[in-house]
Amino acid sequence: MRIATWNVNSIRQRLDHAVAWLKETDPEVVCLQEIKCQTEAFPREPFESLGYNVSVHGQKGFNGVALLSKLPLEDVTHGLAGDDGDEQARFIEAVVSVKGGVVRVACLYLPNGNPPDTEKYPYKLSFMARLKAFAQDRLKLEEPLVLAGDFNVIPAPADAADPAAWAGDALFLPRTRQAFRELIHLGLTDAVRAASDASRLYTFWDYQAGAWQRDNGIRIDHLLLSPQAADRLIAVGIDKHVRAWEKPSDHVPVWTDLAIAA
DNA sequence: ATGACTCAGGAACTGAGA
Repeated sequence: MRIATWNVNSIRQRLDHAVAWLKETDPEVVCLQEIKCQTEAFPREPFESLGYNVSVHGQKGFNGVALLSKLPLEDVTHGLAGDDGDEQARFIEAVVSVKGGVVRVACLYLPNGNPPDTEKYPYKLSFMARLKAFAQDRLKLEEPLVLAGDFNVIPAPADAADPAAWAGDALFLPRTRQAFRELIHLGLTDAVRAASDASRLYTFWDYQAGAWQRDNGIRIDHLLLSPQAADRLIAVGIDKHVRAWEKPSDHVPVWTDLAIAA
């Protein structure tokens, strides 16, 4: 089973790319972030034509996440527990049934948190604390679980072409990385790092200042696996070539193959 | 070089992104 994540930076702007990429990579489950539209405005039909079930948690203008799955999406939940006042559409969770059990997938768009001296940074840290509580709870189920999405976290210096440039940034501050490690230390596996020792594995290149041409990237889109998923890890991929397409998202898709028969 | 692009919203710009 192939599970993918991609921050598309507007699904309506990226519809042709999304369809072309799905035909290439053919994942069973896809987590999309930054769809930037309301739920009703999501272009479902092109994905349904490709055989996907679609569940959307949108909002006007910003944020927004969606799940695509060739298997039916069950027990779908919108929003991350722990703050009833959080209006931002950044989280969607579902289960798919497979032979002999289920696979649980959480699709998340973690807050950016910049500038760090504003209320945006505490919101990010609070979201990360809520995510930790969520993971702690779901890990008790001992299921194959994948937390996939745009975490807006550079886990380590090796995950940035120019780490010094990110020193004071909400994506790389010590407290941000500490919160990410707390998540990992619950027993989750960073799929990309577990499956590859290659250098320069980035998932985002800024639109500005020729970042793509200079390979000035960062790795902020992640797939975190529960032990039951990590035990079945076969491969990972970063579909970097998509960043060179005309009018691309600033993020590229990341996927993992798990030895789980659909 | 607190800028360089690219989105949405809404009709000239601002806010957000990372």
